[in-house]
Amino acid sequence: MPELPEVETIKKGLNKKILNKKIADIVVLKNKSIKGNKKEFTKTLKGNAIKKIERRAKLFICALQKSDKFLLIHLKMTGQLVYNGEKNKHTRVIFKFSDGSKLFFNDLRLFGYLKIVDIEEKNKILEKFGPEPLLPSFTLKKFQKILKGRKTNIKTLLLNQSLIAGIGNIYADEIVFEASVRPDRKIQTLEYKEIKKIWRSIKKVLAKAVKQEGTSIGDYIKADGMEGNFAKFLKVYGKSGEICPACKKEKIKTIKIIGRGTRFCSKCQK
DNA sequence: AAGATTGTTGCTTA
DNA sequence: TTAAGCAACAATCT
Repeated sequence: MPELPEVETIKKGLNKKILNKKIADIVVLKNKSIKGNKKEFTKTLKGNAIKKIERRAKLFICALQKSDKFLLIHLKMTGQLVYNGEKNKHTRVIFKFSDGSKLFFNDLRLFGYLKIVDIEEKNKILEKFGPEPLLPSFTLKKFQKILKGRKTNIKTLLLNQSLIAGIGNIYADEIVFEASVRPDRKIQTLEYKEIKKIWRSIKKVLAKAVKQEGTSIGDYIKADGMEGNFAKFLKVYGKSGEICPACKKEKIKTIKIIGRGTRFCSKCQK
């Protein structure tokens, strides 16, 4: 499940490898993986090169050398971008560069996509996202403002990309555990102290996950095909039924919040 | 063999 | 008008 730290890691990896390499050919093995006009997709990319890759929320934004348009890539749940790997049965798109190297877009469940957009469409998509939580401009004050008047629970809020960008199911669970707050706590019942702790935990958990290059549970791998290291720091995600690493007494419970599996310790999180 | 897995969209409801 | 909640999408694993 690529979330902010995973997308950030892949972005860094690709920026070291594929910038300004001429795309000699582009092979689309699965039409569904291309959103929008397929002909425009191939036409825009063939003979072109990616000038710079940026990240916003969980989305890659690739600026192109010979076009004002942009290539957007979303990995959704099972997408991978692997440089110089090998084609497999889940490979959907292959970028062939003129130096002989290749970039593979693999996506087992076919939810991810690649899409060419103009600058207007790009801006329209990007303006829907909430603030980037790791930027210094994401202050406690800003977070308080986002919470103000909300009737939902804290996990639902953390997952809402239009309120805060980049948090998914893994890090939402880890953040509220770190903050000792139950994932189903209603926003309106949170005290200032708890809000501050959640805000700090957002920064702390995401920054550490970026440093450890993401969580390789399921399908996520880095651009070089290697795994990220954050899985060994997980405290609740994937730990259902195990003893809580903090209190060492209570078992980690699983509940459902907006249809998502949600793990927490009922002793440590209030 | 049904149910769980999850990011986002789009719809319905309040 | 806006927010909240949920089904749908897809393929695999348990």
